[in-house]
Amino acid sequence: MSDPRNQDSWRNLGEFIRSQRELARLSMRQLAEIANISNPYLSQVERGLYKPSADVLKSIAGALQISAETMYAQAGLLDKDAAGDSAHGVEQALRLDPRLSNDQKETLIRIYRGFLESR
Amino acid sequence: MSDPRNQDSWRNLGEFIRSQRELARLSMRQLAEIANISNPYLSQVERGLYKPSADVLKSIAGALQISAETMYAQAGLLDKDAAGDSAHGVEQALRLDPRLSNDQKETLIRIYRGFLESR
DNA sequence: CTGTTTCGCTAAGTATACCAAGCACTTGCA
DNA sequence: TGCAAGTGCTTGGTATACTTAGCGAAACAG
Repeated sequence: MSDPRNQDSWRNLGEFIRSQRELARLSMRQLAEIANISNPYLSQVERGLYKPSADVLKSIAGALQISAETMYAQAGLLDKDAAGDSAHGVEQALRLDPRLSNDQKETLIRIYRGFLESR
Repeated sequence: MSDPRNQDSWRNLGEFIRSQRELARLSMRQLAEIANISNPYLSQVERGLYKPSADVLKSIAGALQISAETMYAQAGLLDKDAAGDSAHGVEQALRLDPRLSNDQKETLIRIYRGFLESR
């Protein structure tokens, strides 16, 4: 996790949480109690000293009545992988279908790719 | 975050990662290198011994060419299940693929449905 | 057979996310 | 004045996420 750009993301995340908490007119102790975390830890998170784990983030988001996605986006954990890869709609859908075995997935993908080549 | 109900989510997450890794025909060391984590840690994650942090999850998702949302959904970190809808999207993805002829689409859908029935 | 490579895993250590107790400050009410 | 209750923050510790070194089995080469 060597991306130094993320350093800032975490600091901004703290500021974001603090601003949302103040908007909701909650003290640190109040928010901490609702989110089931300790108030010193919340303090440290808001000042960017620590990266909260994903479930803590989700918990805080819930306590602030914010969607988890928004929270993760603010934390820089959802950034859109625009990196021109997946024109693979079919393959991804296949891979993610829980009703197929891996063998069946491979069979379908092989046939699919065969069709693409024969154009 | 002592919610014991989540235990299963993490175990399933490990199985999900392992299955996706095998589908991509990557060894643990290969995936670990791409995702910038150590291979023993990946092993422990796949067996449900540890909860990977959000940025590790994101990194693994990137290495497996899966969207971060899908990963978080599998990890039970997103209350919204919108990301999981792609699981039901095989037929739709097939129909929308402009590179396939109608005959080819029908063939694939027929095989796909056959697999589903044979369970 | 021996040596090499690659596989997944274990063991043991380091780094850090997180908690309980308590400090310094302010506000307000006696 | 004086103390009670609230605020955010510091300290010191525990739990756990994560790493590096290395083991034993399987596969293949010489």
